Amino acid sequence: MFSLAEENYLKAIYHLEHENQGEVSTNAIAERMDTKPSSVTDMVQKLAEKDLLSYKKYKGTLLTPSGRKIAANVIRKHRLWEVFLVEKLNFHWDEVHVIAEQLEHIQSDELIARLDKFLGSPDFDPHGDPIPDKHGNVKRTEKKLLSECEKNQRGVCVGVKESSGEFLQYLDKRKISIGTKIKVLGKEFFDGSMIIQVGSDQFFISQKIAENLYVQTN
Amino acid sequence: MFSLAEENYLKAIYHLEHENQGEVSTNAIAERMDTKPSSVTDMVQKLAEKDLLSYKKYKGTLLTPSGRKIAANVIRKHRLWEVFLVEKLNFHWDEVHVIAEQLEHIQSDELIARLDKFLGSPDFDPHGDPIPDKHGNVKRTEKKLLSECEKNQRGVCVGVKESSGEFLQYLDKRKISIGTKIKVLGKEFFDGSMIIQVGSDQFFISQKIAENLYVQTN
DNA sequence: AAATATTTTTACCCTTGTCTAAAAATTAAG
DNA sequence: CTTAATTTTTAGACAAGGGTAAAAATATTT
Ligand SMILES: [Mn+2]
Ligand SMILES: [Mn+2]
Ligand SMILES: [Mn+2]
Ligand SMILES: [Mn+2]
Repeated sequence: MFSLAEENYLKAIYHLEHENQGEVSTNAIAERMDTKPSSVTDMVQKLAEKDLLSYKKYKGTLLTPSGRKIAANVIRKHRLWEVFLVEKLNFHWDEVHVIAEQLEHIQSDELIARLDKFLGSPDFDPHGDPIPDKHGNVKRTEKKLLSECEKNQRGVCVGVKESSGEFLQYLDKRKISIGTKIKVLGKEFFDGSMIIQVGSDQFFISQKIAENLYVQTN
Repeated sequence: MFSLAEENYLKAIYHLEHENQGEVSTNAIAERMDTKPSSVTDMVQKLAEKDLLSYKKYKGTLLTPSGRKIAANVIRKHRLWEVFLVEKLNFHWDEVHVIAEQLEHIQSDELIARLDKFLGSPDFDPHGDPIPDKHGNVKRTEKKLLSECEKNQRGVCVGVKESSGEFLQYLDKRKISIGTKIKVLGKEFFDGSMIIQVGSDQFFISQKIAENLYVQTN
């Protein structure tokens, strides 16, 4: 139905809308997609023709309901495949994203319906991100960044903001994964660094780490 | 590494080489790929540049060892995914081919290695076709067409030649699948039709059916 | 309010893979 | 051994998607 390139644009715009709360600029899309602004303009005009997004010259774009639905479905497929790769093929969570970038474009509603069932209809992917349902609706949970927590607060790791291999590998080394309980033992206001407890280990983390870990506090 | 189009050409040529035992003509490729001979000429010249096949103007093509290896790997992926779809997602054997046509182009050796293991390293796909190993080698079994069998011979269904939805659905209706035991009760020389026994059922089949069913006789 | 800087668009070119129409080579008939 | 039919290749064109360089619009300073 839609080309690989079109799906990737819609997905990128979907994510940017949620990150920046509002219109998405041409340059932001170009940067996210690692392409040139002129290419983005072309594609955005094409997608506007197809009523997948609204576009006014020089003003940026917003997905239409149908554009948003398609984007959410690509994301649904991406995250379901990530679950498959980790749960069934025993991939490590830092290895699955690039493969899912390919698998997310396989077109077959029946395949996704069966894959979902096979995986037990998971609500979250291996990185803690919610999996949209087949209508494109997402359960948004109230989570916050570890960096927003105060001293002595406890939380459960529910996701990562950044998901580069380096970061995920760091988390592994520290034995932090989805579901891990974390307690803030100390917080330095000058640089935002923290001392935290994970299981029986206590260690120092920089603000950069704390700003990329989502936790759910109780 | 190679584009979707390139992989599809190599795969088609691989199959045609095996069917026609020898050089593959431009028109044969065009027909198989549902494209025009002029397009084939272009692509074949490009693939020859890359040493994936040997090509002499007006003479047809033959895969080189590296071209054959790539083709076999695409076929390996296709058939492994077919096994996955049938064994794990409970698809019916007549539904999996079109989906596998997409999945066969996913690029990740690690993915295929793990998928293979997850499936128990199967030797055959749901249609009875052999799955090439990771080096591109295929176990060719001695099978023959049911139409070549004589009266009173017994055999086990090991594959299908044609694999259209219509044919596979016909086989289902007759309760014939891979592993089914078949006995030839009678054979009409005039039109090649047969009466066969499958389980406790006995029925008539046309030559067209008998020519598209592979059996292994003992 | 100008002048500058930044962002976005336009105009034009490139590559991949496809098609149509015409030319060339090969094969089949007479 | 010519002529006719068939197959294959070449010569353009085109659509998708992406890139460069320059023009136009918008945003930011002075
Ligand atoms: Mn991902
Ligand atoms: Mn993810
Ligand atoms: Mn198949
Ligand atoms: Mn098959």
